[in-house]
Amino acid sequence: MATAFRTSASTRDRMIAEARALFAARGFYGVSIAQIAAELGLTKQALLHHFGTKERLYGLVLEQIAEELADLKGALEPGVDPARRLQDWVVAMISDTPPRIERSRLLMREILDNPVRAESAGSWYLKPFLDELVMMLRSVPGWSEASDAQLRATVVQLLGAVNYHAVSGPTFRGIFGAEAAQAMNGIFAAQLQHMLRAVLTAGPGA
Amino acid sequence: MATAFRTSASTRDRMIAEARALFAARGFYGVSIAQIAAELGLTKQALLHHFGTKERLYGLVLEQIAEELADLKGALEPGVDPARRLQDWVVAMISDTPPRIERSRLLMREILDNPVRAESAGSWYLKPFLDELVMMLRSVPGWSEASDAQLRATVVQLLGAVNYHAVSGPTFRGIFGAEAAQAMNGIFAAQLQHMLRAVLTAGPGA
DNA sequence: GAATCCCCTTACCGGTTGGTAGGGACGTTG
DNA sequence: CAACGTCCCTACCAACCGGTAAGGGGATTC
Repeated sequence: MATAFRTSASTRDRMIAEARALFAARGFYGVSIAQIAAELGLTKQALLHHFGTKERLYGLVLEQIAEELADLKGALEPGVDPARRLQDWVVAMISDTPPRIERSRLLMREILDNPVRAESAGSWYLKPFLDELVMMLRSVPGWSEASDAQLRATVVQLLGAVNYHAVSGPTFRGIFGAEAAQAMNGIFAAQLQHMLRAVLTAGPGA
Repeated sequence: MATAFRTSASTRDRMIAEARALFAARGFYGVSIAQIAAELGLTKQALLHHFGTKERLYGLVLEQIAEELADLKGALEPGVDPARRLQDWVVAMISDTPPRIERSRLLMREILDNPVRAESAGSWYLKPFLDELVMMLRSVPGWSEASDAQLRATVVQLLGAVNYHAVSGPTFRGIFGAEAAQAMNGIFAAQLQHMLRAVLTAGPGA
């Protein structure tokens, strides 16, 4: 009972990957399961066969992203200086690969839509990840006595700065032109680390 | 020909205001014109009579927001210290009023959806506003010789941090609970100014 | 070779979408 | 009082939505 379904797992993965791309591009309400299926050369019933409902498919996409975030933080060696770890994490979050951009877009959309969509379960995918960031920040010298609210506000700020870049890329390409956007891209990683360093060394605010 | 339509203009404004609230909460695809109309005690044909299409109504909401942004930057007196002006602007952007939160959410949604939706005209609303911010940043001591890309990257970073707060409020309320979210709210303005000061005094990055 | 299971199909469902057609209530203007 | 324009209504449309029902092709299993 543990054999077979070689290609089937692959098809399932292709479905989730395509759903991830389309949900990231157009949002949950902006894509129909028929459109996702059409992109794969299938009918929507093939999708419904595997996932039952559109919500469940979307949930699996979020689950995949949550796993990626967990892997991403696990890849950071835990021994070193915590400020350095935060910096490494930022670097790891910034690669401009398509899956990474989709991830940022989906997270942003999830944050926007979650209070509205019925099954709010999706948001809990984010919580452990946020808690981990807060813990990381607390172990930075000078931040150990900051309040939870302060730490969380700083983490949210940092997340905003990191994700906004990936999300706004295409729009700013439209506004400023392709080469200007690419120049911004090249600078952004250094700029972001610069900001991170400034914030961390300044310590928590009033 | 310049008289009459007293109540009509008011109805139109109510329609736009309601559309703004719902588009901000659920996104363009997440709301139907019938739902907007129902919220006003009208039928969708009343909306279609005034605006013709859903896209046009959405466009008018964006236009209203663009005007607000223009007013907002105009309200800052141009004489004073530019770093202080940026700080004032951040404060003005952060008030937690419903129209302001709707504005942030709509801008975020626009940035996410715009590359997809056909009429990309919406993003041009943002350009003068961004240019103004870049100019403001350039006149801050220590930033005058930074490249356009550097300035833009910093502005985008700043916008991300500012907007992410308003946008993520409801979701983080769901994750951390109401009181924790409120505590974050109270801290955020000071925290953001703190970050801004740290970044500005540190000067442009490598 | 019959039974079984997996994967995906066609056919169909009730409900909702954005948008059109046309009419009626009401106030203003000749 | 008739004509007209504004504003909003009911009625209707084709298209699409997510989801159900049922069946067929093909490989695996006995």
